[in-house]
This record gives sequence, structure tokens and C-alpha cells, in this order.
Amino acid sequence: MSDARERQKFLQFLRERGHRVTAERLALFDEIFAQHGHIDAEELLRSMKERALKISRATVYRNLDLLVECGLARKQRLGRDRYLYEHVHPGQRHDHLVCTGCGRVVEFVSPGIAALQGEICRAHGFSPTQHTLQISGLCNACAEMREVTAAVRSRVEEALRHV
Amino acid sequence: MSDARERQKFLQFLRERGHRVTAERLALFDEIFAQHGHIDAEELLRSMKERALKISRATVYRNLDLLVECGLARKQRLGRDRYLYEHVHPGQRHDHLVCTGCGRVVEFVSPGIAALQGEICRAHGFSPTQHTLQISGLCNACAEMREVTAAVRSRVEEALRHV
DNA sequence: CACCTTTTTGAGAATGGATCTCAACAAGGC
DNA sequence: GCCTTGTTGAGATCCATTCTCAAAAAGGTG
Repeated sequence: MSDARERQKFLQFLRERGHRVTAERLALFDEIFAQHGHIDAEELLRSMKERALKISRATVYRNLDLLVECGLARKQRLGRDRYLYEHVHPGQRHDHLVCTGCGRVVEFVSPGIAALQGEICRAHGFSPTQHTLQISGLCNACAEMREVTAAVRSRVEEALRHV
Repeated sequence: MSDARERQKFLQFLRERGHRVTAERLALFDEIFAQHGHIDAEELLRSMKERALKISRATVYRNLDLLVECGLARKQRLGRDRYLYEHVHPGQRHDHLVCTGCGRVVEFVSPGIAALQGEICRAHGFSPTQHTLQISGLCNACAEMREVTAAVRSRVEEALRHV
């Protein structure tokens, strides 16, 4: 369910910018806040169509960017070749571990890294507006899986050598 | 000019994997090591064609990925909608500040962040193979520019109000 | 409520980076 | 030199995202 405080922020943002409040915008807002994880525009469109909400692809893309400008959503490339969106929980910065084996995305929080980033920006006279930190690699399960696979493969090769 | 040590690493990588040493691969290697900054596949193709080196788009894309697998190049989306490649200087991890005003990319080094990332991976049982950390925002020059522009705009609006 | 201006929407076309196809070609082993 | 097999090149294809523009709707005004 969408949080009332954030809905308020969205409405205020629209008013300040002279944008109009449309059914499509509200529906998209509800949809993205109903999702718990990371979702891409195409999935969002599909899931809205399934619920018989009428909205077009162009509108989804346009208004996702609006939510990002408003600070309510974050848009990032996480491993894949498309943008993933997530709604922003206020005051809780997090980053991502992306498993290249199963594609799963895990969030982590690191105040230490956040602080260091601040120092770096200050040192460079840089005014940050956004950041992306993602670490790609293998999660526990996929790393084990890979070891097992490698072991099996070498046994098979060994066996074939004696045929 | 390409570093002999790295050329050696590339040749060894090709041999180990059963890949062949072709003129195109060597030319691409030389090209990317001749570049100092970040470059995308399309630019790389253009600059090679300009020098009358014959190579096709598909080959550039294919072999850039090979250089990445080999650990000699890094492939990242830095702000833009395309991949940028940079050759890897051994033993020197760096990350990026990307100015959304002028598009300039500045590198920075932070051993502190690197260490914290290591801790996080250990805590999650995650085996990292790659990472991306980029901070987007405005560089000093663009931030000032924006202030000046805003000041001028408000003066003009003020003047128009009295017409 | 009717009217008017301006923004927004939607369907489909267009864009553009990256990948795929497959016949011609070349590397490396014998 | 020959043969097998990986590689290349030109163009087709893919696919996420953006663009186009006429029709629809929002919001202000009387």
C-alpha cells in the first residue's frame, strides 16, 4: 500500500512543477509502492495491464522518470541491460550485491561507505545528487553450485580418458 | 603504446583458453591501451577505421568482452546509455565521479571504501568479481555555472515584471 | 456547467547500442 | 601444403527506451 506521507509529497511535487494530477500518475505511484523489490518498466506495465489498469508504455516510462525527479524512486542498472526502479524508503540509503549466477539482488547498508563518499565529494568540490554502488559476483549458493559442477566435470573427463 | 607485460598476459590468456591470436585482436588491444580515458565501442571502432585498420563492429564488441574476461579491461555504464571501457592499471582500483552537467568523468581512489566492501562481502558470504561505484552530480564549474544562470534568470523575471 | 488553454496520453513508429547469422576466411597443428 | 576449427565481416535482428502527433483530459475562469 502506498504511504500517505509519500503520496502527499508526490502531489506537492506535481503542484509545484505545474504538472497535472492524472489517474495514470496515481495508479503508477500506487503500483511502484506496492512492489517490495526492484522492478523494471516493462514488468510494471505488464502487472498493471493484468489488473486491467489502462496505461500505455510511453506513460509508464515518462512518469517513472518523474518519480525519480521527485526523489520517490531510484533508477539504476543492476547487472541487467535495463533500468530497475525501486521506491525510496526515506532516510535509509542502501546499496546492492548482484549475483551473476542467479541474478538475485541483495541490499546492504554501510554508513561507513556513505561517510567516505561524502569526504571524497568534499575533497573534489563535487555536489553529489545520486550514487550507484553495486558489487557483482557469486552468492553463497551459486559459488557452491559452481564447485560441484566443476568437480563433476573433472570426474567425467577423467572417466572418458579411460574409455 | 601497449605495455609488454600486459600484452604477455593477453597472449597467455588466449593460449590457455584455446583462442587464436589474430591481427584484429592485437590491433584492438593496442588501441584500447593507447587510449588514456574511458571509451565506448563505437568510438573505438571509428578511431580504428580512421587509421585505416580494418576491423568490423562485431569483432570490436566480441573482443572487448574478451579483454574484460581476461581482466585487462573494465566495462561500465558511466552515466550514459552505453558501455564505456577502460584498460585496467594493475593493482590500482579506482572509482568515478560523473558530472551530469558537462559529462566529465573524474577518477578517485579510496582504500577505505575498498576495505569496507570486502567486509560486507565476507559478512554476506558473497564472492565478488567486479564492482561499480559511481557518484553522479555537479562538478565545481557546473555548480557555479548553474548558480550564475539561476541568478540571471531571476533578474530577467524581475525586470519583466516591471514592464 | 460550459469554455478555453495547455498538458498529458496512447498507439505505433523510430532510435540506437548491442548481438546474432552464416558464409568466407585465416590460425595453428600435422 | 593441407585440414580442422575458431574467427571475421556485412548486414539483419533484437529490444529497451524515446519520439511523434492527434485525441483526450486537467484545471482555471466566468
